[in-house]
Amino acid sequence: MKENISRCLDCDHKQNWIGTFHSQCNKILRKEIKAVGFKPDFAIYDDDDQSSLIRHILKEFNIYEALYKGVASRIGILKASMISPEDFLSQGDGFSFDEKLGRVYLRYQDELQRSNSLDYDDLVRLTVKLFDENPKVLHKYQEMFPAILVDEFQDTNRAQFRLLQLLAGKQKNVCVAGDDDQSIFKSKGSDTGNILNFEKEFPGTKVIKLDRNYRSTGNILKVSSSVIAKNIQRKPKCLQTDNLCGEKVFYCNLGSEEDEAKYVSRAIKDLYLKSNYEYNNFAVFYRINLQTKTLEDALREESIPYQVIGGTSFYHRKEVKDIISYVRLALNNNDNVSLRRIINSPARGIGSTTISKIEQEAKKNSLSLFKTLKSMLQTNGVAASFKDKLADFVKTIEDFSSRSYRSAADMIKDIVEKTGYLDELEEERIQAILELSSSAENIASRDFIDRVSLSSASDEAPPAHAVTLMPLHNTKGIEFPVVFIIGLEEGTLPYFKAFDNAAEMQEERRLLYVGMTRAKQILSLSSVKRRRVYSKIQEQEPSRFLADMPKDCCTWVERAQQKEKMVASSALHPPTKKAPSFIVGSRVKHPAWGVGIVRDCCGEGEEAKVTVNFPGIGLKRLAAKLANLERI
DNA sequence: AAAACTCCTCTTTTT
DNA sequence: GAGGAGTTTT
Repeated sequence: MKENISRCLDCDHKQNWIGTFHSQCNKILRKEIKAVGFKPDFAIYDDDDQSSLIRHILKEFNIYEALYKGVASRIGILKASMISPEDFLSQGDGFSFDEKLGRVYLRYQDELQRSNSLDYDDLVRLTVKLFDENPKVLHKYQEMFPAILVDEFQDTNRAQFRLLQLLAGKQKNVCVAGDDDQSIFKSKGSDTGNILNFEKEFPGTKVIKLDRNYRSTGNILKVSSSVIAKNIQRKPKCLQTDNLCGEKVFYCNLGSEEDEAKYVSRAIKDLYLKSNYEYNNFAVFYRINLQTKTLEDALREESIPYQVIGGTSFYHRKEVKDIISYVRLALNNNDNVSLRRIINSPARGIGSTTISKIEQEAKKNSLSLFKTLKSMLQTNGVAASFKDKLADFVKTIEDFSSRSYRSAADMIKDIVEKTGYLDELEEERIQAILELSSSAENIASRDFIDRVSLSSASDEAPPAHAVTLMPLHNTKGIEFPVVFIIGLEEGTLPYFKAFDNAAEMQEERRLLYVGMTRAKQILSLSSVKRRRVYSKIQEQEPSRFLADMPKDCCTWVERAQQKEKMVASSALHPPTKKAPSFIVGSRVKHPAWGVGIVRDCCGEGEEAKVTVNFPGIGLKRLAAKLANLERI
């Protein structure tokens, strides 16, 4: 984003703050947080940390622990709406489950305070608090930002809106861009009311309707518009385009997941060989990450390069999180979640009994676990048999804290070495830690940790020569010439958890809409008759959303009989059965580029198109008739 | 406290 | 079907 903006603007982009709400707030709070009662070395808890803290509290409160997800989500929405635990408790009747929820919420905030830690919502919440309570500080930042622009405004929540209002001050020099049809994070507390109320909060707003679509073909626009039009709660709009109708939207119903994966990868291969598309012009979208597995197998089978975006992120891997927890604990000794995580990994003989003793003591004195541990050691509050182990642990952490490392990588190496973390670890996990370490070169530990918790999938560089695989949730703001959306079945898209909730069902529809509108030229949809759900094979019904698509804009294959018909490109181009006239992997000689290796070949005789990799020159796609290739 | 076993869950997720 | 978390066993 920064690069794009500095390319477009002829000014020093370093003066502009460009980033997410959370990273901007982090930047402000690292400087100013003392004013709202935290220390500047605060840790940032991600969703995993948040979950483990909530589970811990539920256990303590004797509430069925498996509820933690629902509890986390409720608390998240409360925080995003800036409702404090006290507010929430005072609304309740004192008996219902909400009462319990309120107490968990209260305890959760208390635990964060004691750990000197912030969750994502706190980053925004505390910045709002800071500005509310400190007019001078607010003024400083208002002066700093004479104008503010917010993109993807439909995904903002109440707290973020409040922050915007504060920063905008009297000048109200604000520009926001958003589309309620693309709101796919309502369940995370984002509030399209921010769009609807904008004109009220900022009187005199000039509204510009962006109803011209410059991206997609007429057919794609028509079909996707018909899908989204069925949502009840939306601002009606009518998008127009000057683009040609283009190819019809393709839909195909296939037998199994494997068929679908094969169908997608063959279609990609066909289009790649027969037209001017590069692999990075293709994207495959799906509802849930599980769906990548079959797809990856099929792509590999066809030797199509691909890159998976999203999914279980690298930073969420157990071993990576462990090491990061060490770094965090070293930077902020009060980080209880990190301490709980690593106090006995690798195993150092500190078991649950010992830990719960420390927990009890910490609760009694309302201190962090680490501080409690230290004072217990001093006052001989520990059995002699554990004392050495605990003292050892404290010493190790304090050693990490006090050392000044040249880079986060140095710190990680030291941690791994001193704790023996790699001993008895599988090769794959060792590799992950080495990768973590190399990504931490030349960056201070503090900055590294912030980057780990605040960076996003969209920060990743787009793949140079690979097909993109990503979940629909990640597709906002990007576009591809060719898009495949797979798994349009009841239960998959819409996802079954949305079945009994009208609001969530509309969100599923928006999800599909966002995905469809990423396509510039070719859009291919598919569904499957049978899908393996966990370990059972299930009969699948086609998605209800398919019924809302105008068939005159589509090529519709309800029942794919012969395999050859299942390839989308056979509808787009006449099928040519190919007998390769150049064998993949063989060597050929070109008059200008010399010797290369055939990577791909399609068509036969003079019609053949050959893809050859010439060392030092790169990939070339050649028509056999013209290229004058010599087999060697 | 470590090892073995059983159970459970299994969206998406900006940060 | 797999991986993680929790529980029981040694």
